[in-house]
Formats: sequence, C-alpha cells, structure tokens
Amino acid sequence: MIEENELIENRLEKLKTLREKGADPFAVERFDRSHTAMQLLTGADEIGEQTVSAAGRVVSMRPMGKATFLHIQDSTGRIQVYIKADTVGAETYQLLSLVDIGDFLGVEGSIGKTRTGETTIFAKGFEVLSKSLRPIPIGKQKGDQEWYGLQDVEQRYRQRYLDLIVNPEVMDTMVKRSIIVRAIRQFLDDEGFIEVETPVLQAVAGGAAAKPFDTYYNALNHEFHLRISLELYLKRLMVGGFDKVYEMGRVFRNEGLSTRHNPEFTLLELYQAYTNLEDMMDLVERLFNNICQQLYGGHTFSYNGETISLERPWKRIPLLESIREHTGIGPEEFETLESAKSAGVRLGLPMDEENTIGGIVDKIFERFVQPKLIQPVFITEYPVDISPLAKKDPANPGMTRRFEPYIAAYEVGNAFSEINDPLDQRERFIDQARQRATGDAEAHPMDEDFLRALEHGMPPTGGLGIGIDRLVMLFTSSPSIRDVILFPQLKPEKQ
RNA sequence: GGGUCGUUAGCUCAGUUGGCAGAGCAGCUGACUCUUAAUCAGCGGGCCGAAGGUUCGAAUCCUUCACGACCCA
Repeated sequence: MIEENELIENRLEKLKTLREKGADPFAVERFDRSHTAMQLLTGADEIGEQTVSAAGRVVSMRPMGKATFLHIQDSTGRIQVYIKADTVGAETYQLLSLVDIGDFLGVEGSIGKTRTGETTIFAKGFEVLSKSLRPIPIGKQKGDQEWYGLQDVEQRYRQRYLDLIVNPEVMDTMVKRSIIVRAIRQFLDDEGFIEVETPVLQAVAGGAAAKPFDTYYNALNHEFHLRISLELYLKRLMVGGFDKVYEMGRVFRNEGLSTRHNPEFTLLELYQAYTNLEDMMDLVERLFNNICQQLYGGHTFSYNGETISLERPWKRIPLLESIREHTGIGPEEFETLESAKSAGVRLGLPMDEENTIGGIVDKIFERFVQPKLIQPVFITEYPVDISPLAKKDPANPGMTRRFEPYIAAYEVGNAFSEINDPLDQRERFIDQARQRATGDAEAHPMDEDFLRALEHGMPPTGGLGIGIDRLVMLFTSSPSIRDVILFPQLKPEKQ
C-alpha cells in the first residue's frame, strides 16, 4: 500500500514513462559488473583503456544540460559517473530525466579522471536496473558544515535499510561483526572444538538467572520456554562424550531494554573436558587477541579514546579484593548477611530487596568496581549463592571456581570449572528453589533431567560463555547494543 | 516501574510573550556538455504524534494517551 504523495506520484509517473519507452526497470533480471566501486577507485591505473561496467544506487545527480554527473553507491563505496548526450545518444540520454536519486543504475564505459582529478566512469551506456518509488533521505553537504541525512533514531532502527544506505558506519560495524563471528569460529575450529546445535524450545529454561519467554506447543499440549542460555544442553553433551563443544546461538531473556540489553541476543558457550578455569582464562586471552589481530592487526585497539591492550597475561583479582580496592570494604564484612547489608547501606545503596550475600556483593561490584575496569582483568572467586552451576573452591569456603573477564567496563564473559558432582548440583538447585520460593523469579529452576545426566558422570570440565553483542560493542566502540544489532527490538507501530 | 527530554513538509531543523506555519536540502518547470553532495530563475508541498481542555484566538498553555531517546531502579 502506497499512500498518496506528490513525491511518490512523480516517481510512479516516471516509471510509467520508462515502461512506455521499453526500458522497464523491473523487467531487468541481471547486469554483469566487471568491477566494484572500490576496485575501480583503487585500480584505475591498472585497468587502463578497457571497458568496465559497474552498478549501484544513484546517490547524487548533477545534470548540466546535455551532460550529467552522478554518483552510484555499491556495498564497497561510491564512484562518479559522467554521462554525455553525444556519447550515449540523445534518446538514451533523455532517459536520465526519468532517473531519481535512489534508483539503481548499471553503467558501462571507461575509467578515467575528470579535470579536477576525481576517478570517474565515462559512460558509453547505462541501464536503469530498478526504480525507487519512495525518496531516500540521502544526506547532503552545503558549504562547510551543514549535514542532512537520517538522524531520527527510531526511524533508523525501524527502517534499518535506510540507515544502511545513508550512514556508512552502520555497514562498517555490521561487517566487523561478521569478521568477529568468523574469527571466533575459525579459532575454535582450529582448537579442535565441535560446533553443535541444541534446542531453543525447552521445557525447563535454565543455565542463567533470567526470566524466559513462555510459549505453548499445541501438538505436545505442553508449555515450553525459549532458552535463556545454552549451558545445560551442552553439558549433557559432555556427559555424552564430546571433549570440546561450542554453540553460538540466539538466546532470549524476558527483561527490559537498555543500551546494554536486547531481549534476544547472541551467546557463545564452549565446554572443554579435563580443563579448569585457568585453562579457560588462557583460552579467553588467546581468543580475544586473535579477534583483535583479525580486526586491527595487533593486540591493541581503541575504545572511546582509551587504548586497550590485550597483551597477555591479563591481570587477575578476586571479586572481594577488587571491592576492597575500590571501596575499602574488606572480605570480612561479607561474612554475614547483616554486616554485608550494613556495608551496602554505608555506601549509599538501597538494600531493601537484597536477601543474599552474593546479591549484595554483586550490587556493590557493579556500582563501584565495574566502571573502573578498563584494561582487561579477570575477576575471580564468586560467591556460591550467585553461582549455582560452578564448582566450589575447596580452598575458599563460600566461593566458587569462577571468573568473569572485564574490558572497558564491559562484562565480556563468564566462566568456571563446571560442577560435575551431581549431589552438589542437586543441593544447589534445592537452594535456588528456596530463593525462588521467596520471590526471586530469576532463581534457577530445578532440572531433574539434567541431574540425571550428571548422575551418569561428566568429566571435569571448564566452561565459558561470551556475549557476542557486547563483544562487538567493545571492538567497534559502539555505545549502544542497538548499534550492533541490525534489527533491535522495538514496540510495534500502531496500525 | 520512576524521572528528564523529544515528536512541525520526503529529510534536517527553526518557530519570540498565545496572534496569517517557516528555512535549507529533494521535488516540479526552465537554462546550462568537466560538475564537486554544481549554478541561475521560477513553482508547488503541512492532520504541527493522537484525543480532550483553557482561550476571542493554541504548533505554543493544561490533562491524558502513543512512540522513541537518555538517566535511575
């Protein structure tokens, strides 16, 4: 449905005329390109006299009577085209008056430079390959400073295709996202990991502290949930005999939206038998350096003006030590719930809803420590009550063998030596059920099927999870998760 | 969930104390055969997010709602 609008009517009229002249743009099926815009711009000298062809969207037009300059844009860049009535013939030239900014044009000609030195296709002919019936809000520079383009963030998200046409940095970020994902797969494949796929629809959604999306499967007459993590199914595979597995997939959490949260996001989880969390730290360091190498050719990159160095080894510091460092409150104050609460109150945090020591520690850390963690650091030793799937630390009562890597104040992962003691795991689930009963909707649900798997025996295993979206934010200096997701969640428009 | 801000032409934005709704870009008509997101002359284009209220008079003030951004929980 196209609403009445003068601009659209004009273009519909032009389309009609093109069709009458036997140049129906929508009848075209293919066009042979010899080069991309970038290849023409960088390789003009080697190309020499030969005839080239290129295609793209018209992004600017400067008609000057019987000659016209325009730019076409493809996924690699923009190149100028010069079309002269004498060269292409008067009849063909007249078709140009039916071309609008936004249309797709195929051009054939020779490459050269204009008087002012811009590399340009001097057209011998052209073809309209598709017509844009709605105006494209392509920006324009007037004088030194005035820019016009697509600014409205809501429209940029709802109509991302326009954003991609108009704002080149969006395409750039998404290409980097692809490079990162590819680097991860390549790295893990080279390390001998097997990529697997596990169910998205789950009867029990576990593996993380989050509320799931609920749905209903008619054929089985049963309620299901969209997964909130990959963890419990991948561990079942460790029971089954995989030594090294990973999955990179979409998970869903029924939570609010923010610059760091989208309800669906991409999670990488991997598990490696016979390794512990020190091995996972080693893997994280190597993986991040590998990504950085592929993106920027070294082990440093810039995040919002800060230079981040991924050089190994990264600093390691226990969670409670990091809190002491930044608040002066020592580990001894977190031994009882009462003193932990009073420490929180002393720091000015509301403590009404907190009912576990781990919860209070988490809150204080997030507020006072996390923002300071710019260079890479592994925070280690997390309290048992907020780590229901991590092995207890025998040397450190109340703590688990767990770490989270932080870079540029981002939590970029979560890893631990996995619990493989089914008796311990059952106790943790029971404890979580107690928290759930007191109103914590995010406490981990009991999962008897998973416990049964553990009871068959799982080797000692190191596990690691990495949020891909935040990783991309980190490596592309993106302030919002919406900048790294092509179609971020929005409320539907009213009809 | 709470707070702050935003929503005006296709796009980017002005709009004074409440007094005829504007500009640039693009669009249309014309001129122009090396322009630099051209230049020159002219012309169109609006449910001012929605609904209610105050007022002689509302884009502007008040209320509610919708959508979005940022901050906080």
